[in-house]
Amino acid sequence: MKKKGSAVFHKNTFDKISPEKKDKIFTVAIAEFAAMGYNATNINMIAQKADISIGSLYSYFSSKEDLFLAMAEKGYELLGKALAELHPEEGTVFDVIERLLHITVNYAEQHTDFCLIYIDLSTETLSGLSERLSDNVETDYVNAYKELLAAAKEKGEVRSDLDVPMAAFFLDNLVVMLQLSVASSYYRSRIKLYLGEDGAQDREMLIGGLLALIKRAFS
Amino acid sequence: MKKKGSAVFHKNTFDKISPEKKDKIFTVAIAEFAAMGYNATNINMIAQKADISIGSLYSYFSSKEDLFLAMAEKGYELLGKALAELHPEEGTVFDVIERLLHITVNYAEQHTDFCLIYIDLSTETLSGLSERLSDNVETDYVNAYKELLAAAKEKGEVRSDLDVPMAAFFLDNLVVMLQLSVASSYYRSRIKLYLGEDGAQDREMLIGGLLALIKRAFS
Amino acid sequence: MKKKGSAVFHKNTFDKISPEKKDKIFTVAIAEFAAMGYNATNINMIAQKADISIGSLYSYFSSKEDLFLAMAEKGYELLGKALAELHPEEGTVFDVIERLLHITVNYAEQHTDFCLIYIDLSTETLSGLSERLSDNVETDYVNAYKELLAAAKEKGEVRSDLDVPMAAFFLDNLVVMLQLSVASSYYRSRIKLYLGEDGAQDREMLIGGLLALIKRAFS
Amino acid sequence: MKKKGSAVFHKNTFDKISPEKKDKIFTVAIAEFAAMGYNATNINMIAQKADISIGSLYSYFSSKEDLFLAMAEKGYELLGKALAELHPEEGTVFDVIERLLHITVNYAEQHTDFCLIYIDLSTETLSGLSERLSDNVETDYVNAYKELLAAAKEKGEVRSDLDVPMAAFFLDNLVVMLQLSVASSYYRSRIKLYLGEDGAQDREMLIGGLLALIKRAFS
DNA sequence: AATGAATGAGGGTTCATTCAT
DNA sequence: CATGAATGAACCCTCATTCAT
Repeated sequence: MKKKGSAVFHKNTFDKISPEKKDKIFTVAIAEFAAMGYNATNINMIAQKADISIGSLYSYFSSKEDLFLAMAEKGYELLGKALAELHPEEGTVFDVIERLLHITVNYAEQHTDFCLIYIDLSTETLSGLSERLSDNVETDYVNAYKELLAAAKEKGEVRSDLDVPMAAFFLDNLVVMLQLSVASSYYRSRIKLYLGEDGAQDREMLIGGLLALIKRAFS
Repeated sequence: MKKKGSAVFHKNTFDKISPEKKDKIFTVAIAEFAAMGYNATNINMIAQKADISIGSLYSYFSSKEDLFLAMAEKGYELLGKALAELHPEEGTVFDVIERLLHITVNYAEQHTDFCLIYIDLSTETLSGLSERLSDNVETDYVNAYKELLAAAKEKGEVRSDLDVPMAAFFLDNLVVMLQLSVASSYYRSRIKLYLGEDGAQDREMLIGGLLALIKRAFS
Repeated sequence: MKKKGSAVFHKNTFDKISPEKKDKIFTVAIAEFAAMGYNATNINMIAQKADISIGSLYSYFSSKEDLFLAMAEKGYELLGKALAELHPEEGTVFDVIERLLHITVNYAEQHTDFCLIYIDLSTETLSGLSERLSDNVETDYVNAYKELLAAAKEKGEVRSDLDVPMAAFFLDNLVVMLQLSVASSYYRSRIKLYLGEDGAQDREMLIGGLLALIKRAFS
Repeated sequence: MKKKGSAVFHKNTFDKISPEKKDKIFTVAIAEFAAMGYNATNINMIAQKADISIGSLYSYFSSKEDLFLAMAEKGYELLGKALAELHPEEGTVFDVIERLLHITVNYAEQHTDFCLIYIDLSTETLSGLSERLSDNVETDYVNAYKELLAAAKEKGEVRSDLDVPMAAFFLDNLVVMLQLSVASSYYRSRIKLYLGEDGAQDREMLIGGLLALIKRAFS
């Protein structure tokens, strides 16, 4: 069995510095990459805003690429922690899916910058970069979705002829779009066109509406 | 009825050159922007590959931004033409939705580069650029979705308590993700994780699967 | 005896076009050169604003340099016409000098753009250009000043030991500075520092003040 | 009393480099700007002639504008130092004015390039630039002239009805023209027309001649 | 380990001039 | 004679990365 995705993008030296310094670098770098995108971000500016020298930054990360990937990895880590609250065994599938939608919205609201970084990563230009990211993480989620739905099928919570891989893909799509619709200003303006200014803000309504459709789709 | 928004991003001079030259510029520029992303694309390289001088390129488009937006606009135009085959009045809603999914997949396959440009435009960095694009287009699609579903509701093709705006948003999300899953290498690798190498290739199966879920969600 | 300075900077074709067209070209070119300076002025922009093609402009003037010099020459021409009102034989030297100061101020106010072009020409960068301008004109003025003062000396209007060349140089300096102080925004801000906002505007006072000082200097 | 205005146009990094390097940059930049004018000067050429990289140059000055203004400021500084020898309290007004004329001529001979830069700055095109220069300097000179003449008036060294602001303006004009006549090749050719090749070279004669006229004008 | 000065290729854009139509 | 599209060298400025201190 594969080890849990844990590519390391920083040098050893980075582990030796104080947590405060680490945090500052992360905070600044994430904000810059999120706001400017990978290509337009200036590494020297990050060092400056983080109150360290460029030399130091390069002693922690061997390239702009690695710094960026370290940020993305950190985002996955936080997502993993957030998903620890999913409890896939508790309640019905739809209880679980409801929690999933809530976690997704919360993550997108609290860690908007990470979501913007993912969007950047989904860009064709950065496909080379995204390939360096541990795809194990994604595989894990795929399997988790599939297992969740397969179990639900066995328990009779969803209809017996549900195409599990297709349903998992379908569910994943909606989760991704939900995340984008909350985090990205581009997709946020899209959601407003459909649900209006207020509808886009009312997270409960949004989640409820999607959940109802998913329920019917799966039942 | 609103006029179709059609901001013009090229200078008058561009209208005067031969269609072959125009085509070449479009083809080259689209391919470059799609492959490299807006920021990493080199305008001089585009001129070179299109066998024109930089001076000429700048006599057709006043800036890199405008060239990029002209390409994006062209993509919308082609999408509009493709959607002319939708015939929203023919058959049931689900016939229409099926055609929509087909058109989406075909567009993503035939005009992959445009799709990649849209992904780039959805990036936070380029939010300034996407705002310059005629948003009327998007509004039109939103309304089309809503009208389609409202009509279906009246005809009793979908359940009577369907939340039309939410359902339209839901449908749009799936269409967008379908497009991305076909066009972007990032999302293509995602779809493979769910449906396997073969499943991701089998467009009919993919469309059929999604359609089945949508049908149940709306019925 | 030398012919009156009449270097020609335009091609023959320029003489064949309508006076309106000629005027428009002059007006536009002068305004552009005055506002932007020689180096920063865009020849293509002049053609555009004058509603002629660049090709035509180049058929009238063989280079940017020539166009610029033609404008400068035109300015000298107008100055010559303005100085026709000087009547160096009428009244005392000081009457003549007073008229000179008036003509200078009027010229600077009515033909500000020409003055700004002269300032540009006095720049070291453009010394190559200014050398191409007929220096006969300047020589004429120098001689006129000298003759004026020599005659005054003979008539006893100025003191008998007046150093005529030096006095002519002195007078010329003041005339030049008066012109600059009216025409150029840089020197206009200087004059305000000395005479205040109002004092700088009051041309009569300005001329009177200078005249009084000149009178004493020469008497 | 007002503090001497001293806008700083260089970055901190510039203060850290060796005096030799600083000097070389100054020398090269001043020479280039003086010879070519602001607009026609090539920043990369300055870097090359100063044996530094463009990157370095831009780490010292954030733009061409700032580099230019730093040079202009340096010139004002040197002028200030030169004027320290003026000793406005020693001797009569005319002694002081004589020293002023000497200092002016010396400055124009020794720091010709700075004078050429000022001429460029007086150009309409660069009015935006000259506004960024500390205008306190100019104000200081204006006040110095006025105070000098007011004191002389009280002491009875000049006639009792002398219009001090006007006389100060008059004096300033002559000083400026003297500077230009020595430094600029354009005005140098003018002076030759009045005083002949030799007369233009004989600084003592020139200063003596002007002083005599000023004396009479003020007495 | 930390610093930050130095590098210089590269990128977007301008514009005087030419020349085919 | 008039047009204006085409050219491409040149210019200002950026920034990832290195390396001497």
